[in-house]
Amino acid sequence: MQLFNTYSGKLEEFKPIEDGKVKMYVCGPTVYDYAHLGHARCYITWDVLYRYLKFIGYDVTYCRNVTDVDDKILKKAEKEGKTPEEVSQYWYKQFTNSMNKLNNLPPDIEPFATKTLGEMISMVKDLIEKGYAYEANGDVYFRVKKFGRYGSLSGQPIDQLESGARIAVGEQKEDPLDFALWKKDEKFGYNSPWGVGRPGWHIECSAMSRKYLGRTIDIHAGGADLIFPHHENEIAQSECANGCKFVNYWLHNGFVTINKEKMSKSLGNFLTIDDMLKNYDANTLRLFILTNHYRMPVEFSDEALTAAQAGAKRLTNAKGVNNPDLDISNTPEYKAFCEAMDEDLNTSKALAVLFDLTTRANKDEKDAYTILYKLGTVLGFKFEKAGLSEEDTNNAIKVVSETLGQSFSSMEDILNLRKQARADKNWDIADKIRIALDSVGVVLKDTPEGTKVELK
RNA sequence: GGCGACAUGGCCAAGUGGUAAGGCAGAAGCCUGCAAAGCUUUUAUCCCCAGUUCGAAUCUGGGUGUCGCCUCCA
Repeated sequence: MQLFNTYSGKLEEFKPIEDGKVKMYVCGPTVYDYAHLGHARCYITWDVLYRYLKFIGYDVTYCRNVTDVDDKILKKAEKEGKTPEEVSQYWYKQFTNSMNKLNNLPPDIEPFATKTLGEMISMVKDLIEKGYAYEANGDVYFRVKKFGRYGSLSGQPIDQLESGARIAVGEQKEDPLDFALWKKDEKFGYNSPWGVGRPGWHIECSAMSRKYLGRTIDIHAGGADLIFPHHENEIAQSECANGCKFVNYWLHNGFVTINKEKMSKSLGNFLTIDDMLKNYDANTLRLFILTNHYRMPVEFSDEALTAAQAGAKRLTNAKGVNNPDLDISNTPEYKAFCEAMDEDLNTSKALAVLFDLTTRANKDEKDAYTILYKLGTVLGFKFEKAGLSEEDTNNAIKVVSETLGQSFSSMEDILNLRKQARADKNWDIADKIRIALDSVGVVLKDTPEGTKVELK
């Protein structure tokens, strides 16, 4: 399998450290606000990588952290009169709900920064002892210039980085490039050898990655905006503290843009996942994301989402039944799918295989549906059709009762009446029922196997 | 200023040397009481210019345009 490694700027053949096992770390969210489409893209992308690696037989350990110490959380807590923990717990739950709704698998390990403080402190201590870090008035900073490879991931010459660096008021850095490992904070801080304070953002990931996955890991992934400074700093910290290579493959996903601009919290131009899911289902969002290669930007538009919706519906409504016992690994479709995915996750190509299978499943070709189902699941599509909720059913019964001036106790009654009407060629009644149901978003489909009821 | 990416039909998008996957939308037909779904057929020469080559969307050089990172950000 080929993966594009940001560190080398090249496609590389993926070889795990330990045969058959993959350790992957993805930078998780800072939990203080709604997750938006950009997060959806990131976590769908790495969910697909996770699913695919497992699908082709790897034993994968997927670790995704939760950042629950952060300025923004503290600000929100102060503003709302809550504890930081209440704020982060609330938003963590929202985040988890959003991920579940998107049909992203939960990571194997989901550590919280506040629960990994011990590891962070010992790492910072280590860096001080080795001379890579220094304490200054309760803060601890990393000596960037002591790490010769600094800038390698982002490809920036160090003098260029220097010109942009600033020392904020109150900071006592030796060099503008130095970044904080620990910040004095007497109000919300934690005890440490340097007084009460909080960890810097970057040390969190270094510490959690080491604690849960080890000193050197296979894959570290995240949004492209994390390359600098976050991942650059992680490399510096981890390699200096651990004395060995930190990550073998650095993977970064592109952004979701809106009006050709990056969607982000700071620009305020974001659409939350929850809002999106009011208009489009998870399959639609996934298809929208996965038709693009993960490193390319994706421009949001309602037109594109509508197109994805039609495509997702076609894909997941294909005709057939999954045969769980069928081994598909010798089929040409399996091969084509894997070939596509092996090319740095060419999901667009992989989708072409799925659409071809869709057409063939609809033509009743043997096993086509099962292959589609199994491969589609690797991309996280859900094929199970959601039935009508109780609310939908009640609405439907109500509207039909009103239209026909006759009360029904169940959907079955309605369908039976319509069946009789159709048998009698009483098209007036049959159509009235169809139109009434349509008004509450329920679609009737007359098929040779009988009439099906679905949500629009 | 430094670093990096992108430009393919009406829309989205794959495609790193041999005559343009796929999806959506459109058109025609089949099926159908109606409808929906489905099936079949159908629509491009790849931003501009110059070059390398028997041959380029694909390589090189030069333009033009767009975006990202360099500050919290997936």
